[in-house]
Amino acid sequence: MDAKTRTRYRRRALVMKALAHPTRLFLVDQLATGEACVCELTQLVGDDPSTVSKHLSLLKHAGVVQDDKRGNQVFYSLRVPCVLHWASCVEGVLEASGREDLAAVR
Amino acid sequence: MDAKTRTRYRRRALVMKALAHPTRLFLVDQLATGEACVCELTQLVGDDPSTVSKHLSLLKHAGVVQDDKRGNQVFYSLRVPCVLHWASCVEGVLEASGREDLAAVR
DNA sequence: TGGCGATCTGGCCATATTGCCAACCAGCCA
DNA sequence: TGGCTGGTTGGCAATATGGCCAGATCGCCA
Repeated sequence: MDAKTRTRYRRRALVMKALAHPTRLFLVDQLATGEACVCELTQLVGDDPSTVSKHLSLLKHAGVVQDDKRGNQVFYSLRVPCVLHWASCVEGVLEASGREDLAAVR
Repeated sequence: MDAKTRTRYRRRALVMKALAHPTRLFLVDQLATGEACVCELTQLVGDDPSTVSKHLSLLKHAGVVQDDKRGNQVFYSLRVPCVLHWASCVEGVLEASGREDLAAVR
């Protein structure tokens, strides 16, 4: 694999990695219904505000969501809705796999 | 987020994580054209055979690929081709983002 | 200006991931 | 059986990630 190819896949992997976390997948699903401020998302997730903020920041840098500061708070929204389509495929993978196998993935 | 929801997203994240690595994305793309033995894939990737083997094993446990031992060698193939569709969406994310931003993603 | 709520950042520690080496296992064939 | 090729597994050190706390910012309002 030459350097150029490697770079291309590394970039793609960054986007995938941004979504490869339970909390971040959840955040993306929440944003599917429309924008939300960090405070709402923090409530829904149930983690420390700083933790949620970092997850959102990571998603933003990956290009998946965008933020909009409005007065006191910051509203996040999906920038690339096509990531929502992945869910059905992922479910398909899970469906095709035995649950036991999955439990053993780590 | 209740326990059941958390579990669902954790499972999805496992699948995403399996694909959130440059080498593994590359492997999946290679398998898009048909099955291949570990020796071929190792050649293409250019890493240590054990490293490639571990990546393939991870993909297998995630349910994305399947293996088929045939005589002396092992052939891997895609089990869930829908993951190939993600590439265009990922490219869309990259397209929408400034390259500079991405370089900073970590 | 002072105080307060909403976010973000830096630091820190526990845990997870990577990739290489070495050792091991499974077919195949002389 | 002995040796070879193809794969996998265990171990290890380096690096990356996740999540909480504490502290710093920013807007808003009295």
